[in-house]
Amino acid sequence: MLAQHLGLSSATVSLVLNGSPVADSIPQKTKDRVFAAARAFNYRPNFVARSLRTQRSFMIGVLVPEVSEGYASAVMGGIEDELLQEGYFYLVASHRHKPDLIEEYPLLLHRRSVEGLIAVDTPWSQQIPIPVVAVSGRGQTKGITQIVLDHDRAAGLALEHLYHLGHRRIAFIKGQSFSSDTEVRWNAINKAARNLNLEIRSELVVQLEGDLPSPELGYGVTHKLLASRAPFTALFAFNDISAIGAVSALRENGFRVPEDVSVVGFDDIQSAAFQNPGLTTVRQPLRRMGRLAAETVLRNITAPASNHGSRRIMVEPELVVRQSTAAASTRKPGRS
Amino acid sequence: MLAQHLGLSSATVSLVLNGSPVADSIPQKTKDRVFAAARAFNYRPNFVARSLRTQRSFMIGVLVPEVSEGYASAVMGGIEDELLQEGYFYLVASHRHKPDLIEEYPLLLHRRSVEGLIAVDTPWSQQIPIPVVAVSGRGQTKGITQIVLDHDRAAGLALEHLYHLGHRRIAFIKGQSFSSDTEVRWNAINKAARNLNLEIRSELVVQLEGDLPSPELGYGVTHKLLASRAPFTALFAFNDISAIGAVSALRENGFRVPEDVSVVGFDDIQSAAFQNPGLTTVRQPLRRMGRLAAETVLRNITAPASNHGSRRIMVEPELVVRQSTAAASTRKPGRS
DNA sequence: AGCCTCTACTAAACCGAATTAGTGAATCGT
DNA sequence: ACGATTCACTAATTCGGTTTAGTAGAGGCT
Repeated sequence: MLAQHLGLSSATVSLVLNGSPVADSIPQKTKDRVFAAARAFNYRPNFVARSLRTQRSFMIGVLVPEVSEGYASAVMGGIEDELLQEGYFYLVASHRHKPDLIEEYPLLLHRRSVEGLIAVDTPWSQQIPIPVVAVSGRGQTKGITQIVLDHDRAAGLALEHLYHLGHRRIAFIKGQSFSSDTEVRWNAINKAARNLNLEIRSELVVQLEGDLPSPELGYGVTHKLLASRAPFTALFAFNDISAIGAVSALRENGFRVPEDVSVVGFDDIQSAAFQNPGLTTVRQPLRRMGRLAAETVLRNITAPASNHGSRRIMVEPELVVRQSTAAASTRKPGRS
Repeated sequence: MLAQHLGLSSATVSLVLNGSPVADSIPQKTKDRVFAAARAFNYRPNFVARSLRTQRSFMIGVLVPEVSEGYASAVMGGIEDELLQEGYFYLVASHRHKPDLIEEYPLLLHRRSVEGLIAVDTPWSQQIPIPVVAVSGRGQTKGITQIVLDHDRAAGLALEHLYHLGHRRIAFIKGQSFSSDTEVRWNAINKAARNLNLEIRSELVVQLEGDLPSPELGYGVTHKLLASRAPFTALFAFNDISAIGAVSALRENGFRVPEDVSVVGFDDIQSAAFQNPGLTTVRQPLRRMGRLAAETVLRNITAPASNHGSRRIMVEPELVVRQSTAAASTRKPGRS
């Protein structure tokens, strides 16, 4: 270390620079000399050495299905806001849904001495001796905190919106069976429908199939829906992507959106706002969820006390009304 | 360390586990014992301690304007592909265009002992004693390698496509003056136009203003363009976002896309494919650019030899033809 | 027998700080 | 005037490995 080439021992320098209470007895004059020298030499303590000694890395690990995907990157934005502000950095790893990587990366990150882990939309089974927070992860493992959307509220918002516009015959696109949100959301929809005394007709329910993130999926099932000729005035899709496909299919069959059929999506991806007409959708506060997750890991790191089993923190969705919904029409798809 | 509680010295264990040539003289029998014990105790050498001694962190830093934005996250996807495969992790920091953060983060990352830095779409001025690669960064600082799009090719692809469809009166939306790509792209367009013997009429050129990433900007300038009543059959926008806004403006003025006016965007963001009609656009191979950047830093880390000043690596764009372009019509906006 | 060469390891230095336990000198108290 | 404090620092240990320089013992050669 270079600083003591100008005076004292490295111990003293370390003590002063870290404002240790042991340095209380050191006269201000000396302290100033140290600070001045540190400034002059642009001294930066080696982070690795410090980490080794203090057992703190000020890093946390983030596990996502894929960085370049909108959901994960939005959450990461929130995570970053909080972490950098608190002096932490983070390591990212994308597992692309491969089970072996989902197994492997948490271990690798742990070996890199991250102090906590945030798993975004990732199934979790491991047991790791550091705080773990899951954002919208399926299942619930003991000891990990989950940040989840209030699906009941989400379904309520969408259905009430449609209901108040006069819609009574509403069609639904369910999510793929492998998606973690499918079931909980569908239950929430049923509950909301009961509250509104709305009947869900099985002939108006279709389900997505296949994994590609393209509107094709929604397009296909909407065509199927229309082919059954069951009448409806509104459609609530599982996500924005499928809603976009649904709009195309409706148009192709001569139905205008929203004049003939109202369409509501889910997620509020960027494309939703850029559609024509703009897509009414239920927005998940992804950024806030990320921030919450980061706050939670940091809290668990500095105060490992409140580790009472698994907790779950709910966040509220928001209805974004654009132009794809309007008052129910009298002209309906189906036996027209 | 626990492994030698079952036999030897920590030195031996380290030698064996790292396959050091010094361990050549150690009989296979002993080695096997070591491996077995390591497996049994699930021994993982402390990464921090190792880093301290070897002066290798196997981390690189990534600087982006904003993680949650499509451009940066696509590039990060490519970066990650390469890095994780090579056993590296990376730290991310978003500067949100704030000059002080752009100044600060590289230093912070360097203190975290990253072995290299990748700056995505970020102006660079610093001098740092580790390899730096810029992806599409403005300006060229000595010593750093840049990954850039072949803008000449990009402009050529778009204009040739339009030209072959019979378009001769082509309007242009230039980028904001603060954007790094604006000038180089505009120069490329001029060059490509000359090659095709195409005239660029100044009354058909408008420029984006403002920073929000919304189609509004393109919508506004297109209205202005239409107000001038100068006729054109095609429009080449600075990016997909503005192209989407342009389509709305054209429609509002009674022009169909692509029947009356063809529109070409730039970037190929996800929304481009989801538009109606699908947007023809020039795709930047963002993922590949990220991967290239990562490969380049890693090469510079392991072989700091070829550090001959600044280099630039060009990547080729790709024209993605969708439904927003068609043969030139006879009905044109303008003095109709 | 004496010397050399391998073989199979290990002691100890090292990476760059943080931290603990002291220590010599000055000051205080009585 | 002398022990007890306080002051102002520092020597030495520690974190957990990697790496260099050696070394004890076995075997080979002459």
